[in-house]
Order: sequence, then C-alpha cells, then structure tokens
Amino acid sequence: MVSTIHDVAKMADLSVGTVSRYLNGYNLKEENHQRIERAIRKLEFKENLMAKGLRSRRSHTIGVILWNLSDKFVTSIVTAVERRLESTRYNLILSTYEKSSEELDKKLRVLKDRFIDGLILFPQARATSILDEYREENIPIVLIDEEIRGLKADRVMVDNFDSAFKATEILIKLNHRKIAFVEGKKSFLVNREQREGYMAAMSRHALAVDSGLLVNGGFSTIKSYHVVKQLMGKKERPTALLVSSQPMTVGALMALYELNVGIPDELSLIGFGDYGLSMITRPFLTVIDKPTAAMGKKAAELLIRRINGDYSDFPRMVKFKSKLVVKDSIREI
Amino acid sequence: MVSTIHDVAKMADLSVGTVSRYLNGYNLKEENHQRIERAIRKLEFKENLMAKGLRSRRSHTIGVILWNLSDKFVTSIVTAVERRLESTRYNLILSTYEKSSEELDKKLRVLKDRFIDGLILFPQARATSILDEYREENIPIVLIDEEIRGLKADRVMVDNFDSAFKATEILIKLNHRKIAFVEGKKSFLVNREQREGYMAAMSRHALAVDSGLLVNGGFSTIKSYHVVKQLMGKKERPTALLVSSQPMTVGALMALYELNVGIPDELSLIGFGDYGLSMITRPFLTVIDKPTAAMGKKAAELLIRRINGDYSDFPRMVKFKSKLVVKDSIREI
DNA sequence: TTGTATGCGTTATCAA
DNA sequence: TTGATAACGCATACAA
Repeated sequence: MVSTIHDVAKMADLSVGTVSRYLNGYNLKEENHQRIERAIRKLEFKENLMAKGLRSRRSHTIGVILWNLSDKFVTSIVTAVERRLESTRYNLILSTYEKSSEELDKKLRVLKDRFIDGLILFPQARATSILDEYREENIPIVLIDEEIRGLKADRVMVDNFDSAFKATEILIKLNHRKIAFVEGKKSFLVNREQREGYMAAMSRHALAVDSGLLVNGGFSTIKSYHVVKQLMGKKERPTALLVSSQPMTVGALMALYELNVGIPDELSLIGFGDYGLSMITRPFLTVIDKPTAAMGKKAAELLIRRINGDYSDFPRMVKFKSKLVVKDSIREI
Repeated sequence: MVSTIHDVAKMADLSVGTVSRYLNGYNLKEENHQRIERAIRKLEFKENLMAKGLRSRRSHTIGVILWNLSDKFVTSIVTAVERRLESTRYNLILSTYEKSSEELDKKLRVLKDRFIDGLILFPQARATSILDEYREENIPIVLIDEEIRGLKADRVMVDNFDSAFKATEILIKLNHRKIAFVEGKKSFLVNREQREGYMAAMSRHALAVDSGLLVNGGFSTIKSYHVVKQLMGKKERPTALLVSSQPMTVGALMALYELNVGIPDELSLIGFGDYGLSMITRPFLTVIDKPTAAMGKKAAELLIRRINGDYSDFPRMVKFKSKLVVKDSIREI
C-alpha cells in the first residue's frame, strides 16, 4: 500500500503539518526531524506530485518545445538538459512542432495547461500572444539560439557571428576569394548573425560579396540541395562554400556528390554542424562544432534559477563560442 | 481568472457532478449538454490535470525511456509516438539512461513516482524488480525492438531475422562468399535474431561462417571502429561486410576510411541504419532502413489501448519488416 | 438523468 | 515550533 503524509505523521506521532514542513525544508526540532525521517524510511513514503501540484500549482515539470528530433544540435542540447536535471526533481515534457507556427502555438498551449514550471524553447517559427500568458503567469522561458521579438526572456546562444567569421576567415587565409555562403531563413537572428560574420570577414579582407555568392537554403536539407546544385551549375563557380546549418550541410553534400564536385580539389567546404558529421563524410568534413553540452547545462540552470524566483540578472543572454574543427574538406589554392 | 467546473456548473445552472460527467463522456440530457458546452466556451474552461489526476490516479502522461537521443532509430520512433499522441490528451515525459542498468532503474522509479499512465521502453540494459511493480500497479509497457526476460509485455519489433537474411542474401547473389558480420551485444534479442538471419542465409547457400567472419562491435561506434580495423587488417579479408546497427556502421565507415579500403571495389558494405545515412556517405550506402514511423505509431496505439483497459490480445508482438535500400556501396564480384 | 457530499494527498492559515 | 483544519479542482457513491 502506498503511504501518505498522514501515515508518516501517525507513525512519528506528529501532525501532517509538521511532516509537510519537514518535506519542504522548514526547521523542526531535531528530535522530530529524526522521527519523521525514520517513519518515511520505514513506510517507503513518496510524495504524491499530483496532490502537491494541485495545492502548490507546480508540476515539477519542464517543457521542452523543439522543431524536431532529427537535428543533432537539438538532441544534444536536450540530452544535456536532461542530464543536468537528474539531480533535481524536475522532469522533461517533450513536444515537437516541425517549424509550424500553428503547431507551436498549440504545443505552447498544451504545455501551459499542464502547468509546466518552466519552458525551454527552440524557436524556429513565429509564436503568437500565448507567450504573453506565459509571462503573466510567471512561467520562465529560456530560448535556445534565437530571439523572439517582443519577448523579454533569457537566452542561451551560440556566438554565430564569431563562428561564421572564423570559418570565412580561414577560407580567406587559404587564398579563397569566391566564398559562397548558404544561409538559412532571413527572418531569424541566428541567420542574421551568421551572415554578418561572413560579411565582416569578407569585407575585412576587402573581398566583394557579389550577389551570386549568397544563396538561401531555407534551413532545410532539400532546399539547400537545390540551391547548391544551382550554384555549382553556374559557369562562375565559387571555390569555397560555407553552409550555415547541419541539415543544410547534408543537402549541400548530396548536391556536390551528385555533381561530382571534388572536395576539396574543386571546392573547399565548411559546414555548421556536429562533430559526428565530420567523421562519416568523405573527405572528413571541416565543421563548426557548437558547444551543445554546455548550452544545455546552462539552459537548465538558468531556468531553475528563475523557477526559484531568482530574477537578479534578468534577462540574461549567454553566448557560447563554437569550435572550428579542421578536417580534410578545405585546402589552400 | 482560471475557472473550474464549479464556475461552469453555476453558469449552466447545473451541478458540478453533471459537469464532471459531461467532461468524462457520460450521457446527459441534450439540453444540459448544450448548456454546459456553452458555459465552457464562455469561461474558456480548462480541466485541471493535477486535480483530475489526484482523484483518478491518472497523469495523462506517457513515459519514454530510451538509451540516448543520438540514435536516429530512437528519435524517429519517439517522433512518431509524439505525433500519434497529438490527438489524444497524453504527453510524453522523456528520460535517458545511457545503457546503464542503474540509470535505467532510477528512471523507471522516477517515472513511476510521477504516475505515468504507460511506458514506452527501449531496453538496452538489464532492469531489476522495479518492472514487477509496474505490473502490479497495472502500468502498461511497450517494449521497442527487444524483449525483457521474465516480463510479459507488448512489443513492437523490427523483423531482424528477415533484415539480416535479406541483406546477406543479396551479397551472396552478388557472388560474395566471405561475408563478415559485425554484431552487437550477444545478450540482446535483436542481436540474436540478426545473427540467425545472417547464419541462415549463409547456410542456405552452403557457405561456411568461419570464426573470423563474425566479429563483435558491442553496439557502439568506437568498438565497431576497432573490430573493423582489426578485421580488415588481416591477410584474409572478407569481400563484404554487414554491420548490424547505425552507430556501428558509423564506426565501420571510420575504420574503412582510415584504412583506405575502397568501397565497393575492395569491400561491399551494408549497414543497418536510417535512410539519411545512405545519402551523406560516399559512396552512397546500402542500408537496411527500419520502419520507424510505423513502429512509433503502433507503439503509441498499443499503449493507449492498454491504458484504456483493452487487454484482449495481450501480450501482443508486432513485427515490422525493414526495407533494403540498395545504393552504391555493394557490387558484384 | 441529476444533485449532494466526501475524499484524493498536499499546503497554508491560524491558534496554541 | 507545532496542531487542527480548510482549501486546491475534480470524480464518484449514493440518494433522489
């Protein structure tokens, strides 16, 4: 039989109030403290999270809303979040929205109705006024690698400017001049930052970015496949290519394989993406590896602090530098 | 202000009992039905899942315990599960255990304490008696592509025998005789079935499996990397290689790249894994693509039926055939 | 078919 | 510092 604080109280010969206080970390007389502890152990008492939640309006649950699980950037961050949460009493409720605004809204609503105590959001679609309700009800939100206009929230970011800058610059130093950049969706901050990094590196070295070099891969594998195919079909090919996300890098690879473009002989290639990708392509791919483990940990910690009411440095923006992992897909020309 | 069934009852001029019955699908007088519906809409009433759960001992939550999120087999099934659950009132609580038995036990315990209504489990480590408690408390479990000895539970499986058989046989038909098989951990059913499929195909064509052809990749990328390196370092190399999981296929690729083994010229290669992998390796990889979408959907539906008390065909074992996607990594010799 | 009343396990208020 | 007791929002047994 499952026991309640009433059973514990009876066995310890104290009142339920006292037991409840014990459970919530209030000070008791040392002796009573011990008595309760013993009773809890004997009865194998476990708190009932639903009853607790009903009273306290907390679910001890953290929502994670992400676009999908096929992106390693997302999954490694979620993994890190879960790991960080293991020592706490929080669990993760997972929701995906496939980059659809309607879906996103729906999921935001569902999770709010479940009384999540906090939210970790990977934003890749517009959300509507539902986010205001989160604010009104004081449900903290941590955004991953993006902003949402009009929403003051904590953010855990990749230093995307720096990443693109570094990648572009290394290509320039290898004497590349015609460096193309496959960007994502223009409306997103992550894309603007990357593009600015790319532009800044180009202009610092007095290189022109003619219009043909900047192509839009729309954050998707298939779109990237098409634009890269088009890009490399032109008479004036770039000698180097920087692709701004993992799924788009996959698309680019597919196109390049199909066109039989030699890497790095005909084209030097750098992709944003995880380290894993660099090991299974041939040649090994030079990638910009994002510090997902640190990001997930940070996001979890930030969120917990907010849940505990510590808004001292709100809104916080933490930026992590990525690492350029140089492999065989780039060369000097 | 958030409204309760009391508010709804008052506005509809009925009792809370009636409203509660309405919400749980009991029959009401048509007029009252309408009145309640109107009131609910006007008040934007939402059920309080915690209160509901406290009374009914249901959390409307389904636990998913998986080894980690870096395996596409896992993530695509989870995605399918979530999609199937969208039209229901269930949400997913996610937990990972990194193939450690202690972790698995811990997670099983945590989720039980959260009153999950059902569990989807990807078993790759031994679990202890905690699973008996699930049975005692009537929490249904669906196992994905594995069995747990001593546990009667529904299972959603890949037809691993058939998969390995088909893959081996196509290699045989391409005149390969020395076909090596990188297997996973022997203690798991998935591995035994694959191995039997491989053996069956070999013996049907009267081919001997000498001991050197069967190597153990331990289900991990790194282990597979090492054994394949060793395997291909021998004087007598196989002419074809079948690798029995996605992570191990990655490890095999790393080894083969490193040793500069020409694929498919020197070695024909088939890997278990997802379709995506086949597109980014060079040459394009022939893979055994598992029907993860269907599996996830089935798992969700099976679990919901059990939660609803329908145990008519318990325990059910559903087996899905995988698809051999032939690309450029195999050739006739 | 509906209303009333009790309890699910906890927290919080108020007295002691 | 502790005890008694009233909520929290809902489901259900029982009566009507």
